[in-house]
Amino acid sequence: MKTLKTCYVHVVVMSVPVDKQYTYHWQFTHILAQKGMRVWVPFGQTRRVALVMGVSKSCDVSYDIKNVCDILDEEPLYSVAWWHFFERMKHYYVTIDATLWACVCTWCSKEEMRQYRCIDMDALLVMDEPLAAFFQHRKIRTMQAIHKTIDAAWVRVRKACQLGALVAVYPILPIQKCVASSSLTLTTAQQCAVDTICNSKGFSPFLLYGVTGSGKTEVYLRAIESWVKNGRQVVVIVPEIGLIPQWLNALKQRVSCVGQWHSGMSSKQRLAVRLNLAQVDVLIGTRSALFLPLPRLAMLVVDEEHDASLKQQEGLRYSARDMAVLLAQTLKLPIVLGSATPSLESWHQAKEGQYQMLRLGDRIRDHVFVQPEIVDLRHQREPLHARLLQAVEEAHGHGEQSMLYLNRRGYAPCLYCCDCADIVLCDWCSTSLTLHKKQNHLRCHSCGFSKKIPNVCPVCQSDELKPLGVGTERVMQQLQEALPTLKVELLDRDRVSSEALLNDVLQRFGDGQIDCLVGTQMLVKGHHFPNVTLVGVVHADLGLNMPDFRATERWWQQLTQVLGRTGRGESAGRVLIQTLQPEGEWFQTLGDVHATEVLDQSLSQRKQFSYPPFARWVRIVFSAVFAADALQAAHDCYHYIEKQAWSLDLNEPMPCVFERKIGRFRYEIILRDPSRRVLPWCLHCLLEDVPLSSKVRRIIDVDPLDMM
DNA sequence: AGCACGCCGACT
DNA sequence: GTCGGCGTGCTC
Repeated sequence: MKTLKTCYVHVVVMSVPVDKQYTYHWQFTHILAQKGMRVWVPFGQTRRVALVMGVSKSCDVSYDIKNVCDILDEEPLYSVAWWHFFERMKHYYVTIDATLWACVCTWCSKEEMRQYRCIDMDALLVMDEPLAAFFQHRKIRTMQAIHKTIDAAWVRVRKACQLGALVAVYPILPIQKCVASSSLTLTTAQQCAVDTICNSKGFSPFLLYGVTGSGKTEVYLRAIESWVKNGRQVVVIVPEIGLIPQWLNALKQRVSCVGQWHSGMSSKQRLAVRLNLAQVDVLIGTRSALFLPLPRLAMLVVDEEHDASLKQQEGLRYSARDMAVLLAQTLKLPIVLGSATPSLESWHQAKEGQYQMLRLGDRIRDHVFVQPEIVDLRHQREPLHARLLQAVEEAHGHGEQSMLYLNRRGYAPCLYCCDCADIVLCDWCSTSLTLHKKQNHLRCHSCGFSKKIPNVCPVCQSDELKPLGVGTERVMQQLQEALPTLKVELLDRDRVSSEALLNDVLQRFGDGQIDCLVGTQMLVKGHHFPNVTLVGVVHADLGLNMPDFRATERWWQQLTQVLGRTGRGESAGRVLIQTLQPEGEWFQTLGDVHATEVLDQSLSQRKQFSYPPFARWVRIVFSAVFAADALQAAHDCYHYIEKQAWSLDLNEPMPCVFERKIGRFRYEIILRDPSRRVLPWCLHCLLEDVPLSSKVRRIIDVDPLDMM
């Protein structure tokens, strides 16, 4: 074997929030160091997984350079093109290597730890180095006894494998027998869409736009099937875990090896997927699935592309949809973005001809659009109007099911003092505490803080405390009192905390064991229940009149998706919308029959006010325990930008909408770039030039979706 | 993120 | 005089 000279590698260390590369000595003379390989390195007192970001022949520094302990990958994890994609992503979100990799490589750190089984303890002990000392370590003994596996952090795995002391344990991904293709006949529009996607060459973004029930899924599946038949792979990104089971069911009938990827999986399951990436035909998952390097990737799909959950809201705030497009562009692949209510960003791209619009026209099957009935909620004491209750009862009488939608958990969103008009606030955030009667406490939906329900007002000691507003729990209560024979179930994050519970409720609803489902957005996510003939919107005004230009659009999208839940079976169904503004003109635009005009109109408004996508926005949030520190940092930043003569619009620092969150005061600056050209570059300068006090945390949100 | 070092209150 | 609280700072 050719012997190479030793060299130096520059790495970022996983799970270390430090904006820094570290240099180690590469002493392996028979393996070429390449960027993109993962290694074990000694880091402080521990060993960590690190990723090689660069290689150099020489290195002159004053400090001692440690050796790389071990190599995890024979080959770089990512190809050159992928590497290029990450460079572009890094630039777009103005992030540093460590942050990017901490986010991207959640899938390749901890899971690797237990993939070796020790078959010869003595051979391990005769290995040189102070390895024997490691084995005196109680940690290893316990590991060996309990898991019959070895923690790779402590062993020089490569050498041990060569000596035959360790053997790698590879989980295997189940491969199903492939059932024959669907015999469903496609509509002309569907067939046309499938053909266009399958015949595309190079980077081809598509916006698959069709009303609920127009058969988008079948288009995806046919296109996927066609690539898989040719030995290629497809990745499907969905906004939420809850959408994965239905995709799995559909895919399992068409292709033989489906992998899934989401935060609900165990590390063992994840490892199985990771080590079998080459065998997978289709990978279906949430945001982070995008970063799994499928070697024969042919197409990307982003389902429900308008959904805000596609944007990560903590850590590195990336949009999986936008990054999927960037990846497709870098790898020169087709990408299909699908929705019944597309985002205005994608709609704009399609109008501009950047994306090719694939339009599915009419509803198939007996699926019809239901004109909603507006219910006047004014002068009404109870959350549900008699008309809605009666409709639920009638549906039940016909042996049909109903759904009530209210995007608010708990019994009531706040507890109000009738004497001093005080609202009980969270101790750590500037939000009101939500009343949860069942758990008998008040809870903050922002930080999770909870306390007992007070008997008297904390401010004026009055005992006139009243719940204000309506949550799902209160709707449940009224339903059960008014219709005691009705089998009602709640579907929100409080009631359904795990995937298993969610599946259980959905299963029982599908089997007809539940008559009426009351729930939040969880109700909306694409489930198909043919027996649902009534959909009630409990409080349609929620989400309107918010200080956010996207609020109205999001409101329209959500209600339109809710409306799409009915009329999926034999009978036409009914939709009742309760509102305090029954004359509101917005109600005329609901439903996907009006989608095109609503989208066009909203887009022209955004253009008029120079909102995204006509300008690029970046929101910078400064937070600190003391308000003055955060404000100071925000001002420093503001003055710096002001001096630069960049063509940016900006306002003085302002308190965030949620001024205080988890005990930290927050101030924000919003940068608007009408030219859509200078922003990433400006931010890079800003990060270079403006130091940040250690007391202050700074969040940079590129393309913010909301100001919460 | 861990894990050390470091500087001030209640204990044998 | 010491054990231990968690505030600050470093890891090649």
